[in-house]
Amino acid sequence: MALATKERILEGAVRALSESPNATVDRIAAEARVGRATVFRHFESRAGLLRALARRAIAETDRVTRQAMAQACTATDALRLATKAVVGAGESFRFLGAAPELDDEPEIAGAYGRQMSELADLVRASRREGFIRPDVPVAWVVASIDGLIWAACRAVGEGELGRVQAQDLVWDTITSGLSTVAAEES
Amino acid sequence: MALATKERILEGAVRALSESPNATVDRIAAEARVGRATVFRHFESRAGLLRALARRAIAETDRVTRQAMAQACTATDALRLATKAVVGAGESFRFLGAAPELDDEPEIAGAYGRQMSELADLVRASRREGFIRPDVPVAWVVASIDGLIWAACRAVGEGELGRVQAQDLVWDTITSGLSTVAAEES
DNA sequence: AAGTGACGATACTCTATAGTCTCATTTAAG
DNA sequence: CTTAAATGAGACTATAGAGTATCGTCACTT
Repeated sequence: MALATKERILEGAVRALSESPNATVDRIAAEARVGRATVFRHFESRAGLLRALARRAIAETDRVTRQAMAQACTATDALRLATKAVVGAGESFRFLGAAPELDDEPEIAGAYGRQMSELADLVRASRREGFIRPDVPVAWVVASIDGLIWAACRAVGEGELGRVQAQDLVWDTITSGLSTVAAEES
Repeated sequence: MALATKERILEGAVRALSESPNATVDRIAAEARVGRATVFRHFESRAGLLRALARRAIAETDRVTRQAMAQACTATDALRLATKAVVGAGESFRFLGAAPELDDEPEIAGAYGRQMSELADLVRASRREGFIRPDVPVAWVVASIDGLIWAACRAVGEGELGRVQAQDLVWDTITSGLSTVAAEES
C-alpha cells in the first residue's frame, strides 16, 4: 500500500538524518528498505521530504502539547505537563536541530517561532501564578527550558538516560536547579 | 602578510558558518573579503579549514577554562568560573554545534569528549563539596549544564540577551533553578 | 487469467561545488 | 626602482548527488 511505504520512508529518514543530518536520498532509501526512485514517487524532492518530516514533528509536538494543556488546570501545571510531553516526543523532532536548511523554509521557521511564542505565554502565565521567578527575563526562561529539553532528548538518544527519567529531571531542574542551596538573593 | 590573511579567512568562516553551516567556500571567501583561491592557498581543503576552526575553538575553550580553574580555590568556584568563561567564549565555537561533518573527525570528536569528561570531573568534585545535588545523575548535570551553555550562547548570538547577563543567568539557573519554590523532595 | 498499479533497479542528465592552474596585479622589502 | 611574494580573478576539471525516465516484476483485484 502507498501509505505504509510513505510511512516507512519517513521513519527511515528520521533514522538516517539522526545519525547524519546531511544524509543523501540514497542513504535514506536504504535505511527505509525502499528503492531510491520510490522516494521521489512519494515526495516532490529531498527538500519536500524534509518539509514533510518537519511538519510531522511540529504536528506531533502540537498534539502532545495541546493534550497536556487540556489536562492541566493551572498554567504552571500546563508548563510541567507540556515540558514532559515534549521531551517524550523528542525522537520525532531531534534530528531537526541539525537541519540548517529548514531555517530557510518560512513555514517551518514560522511554526518553530510560534511554538516558542506559546512557550513564552505559558511562562508568563506561570510567572503570574507565582511559580516562575520574576527576577529572570522571560527570554532566558524560554531559552533555558528549550535548552534543557534539547539536552534531555540528546541524552535519551545517546542512551545516557532513560526517557522517563529524563522527563522528570528536566522539570526537577527547572524547579530546583542543580545545587543544594536554596534560592538566594541575586 | 600571510598571518593576517589566514586570520581574516578564519573569522570570515566563523561568520559565514554561523548563519549557514553548509556555507560554500565561495561564501566564506566573500565573507572574509578574500579570493576563493586564497582560501585554498592557506588551507588544504574545506574540511581542513573546518578542522582548523574547530581546533581553534577547542584551544580557546581550553584556555579560558584553565584560566578559570587557576583562579578558583574550590571545585565549585572553578565550575562557576569555567561555566561563565565558556559562555563568554561562545562566539568562537557556536557554529560547531551545527557542523555535523566534524563528528567524523576523531581529533575533534575526541577533544569534545575530553572537555565533557573534564566537566564531569568538575561536577563530581563540586558534588563532593556539597554543592551539586547528590540525588541527580552526574550525566544529567553535565548534559544540562551543556544545554544551558548552548542556550545562553544562542540567546547572545540572537541578541536576546547581553553577554554578561547571559553569563550570570546560566550560573544562577544552575544554582537556583527558574522557580520560586525552594528545593523539594523528589 | 488478465489487467492495474506500485515497486525495485538501473541508466541517464544536470547542477552545484570542491579543488587546480594560470596570469595579471598588487604589496612589501631591499 | 627592482624584485619577490602574496593576492584576485577567472577558467577549467572532477565528482557527488538530485531528479527523471524506462522497464521488468510482483501483488492485488475482478
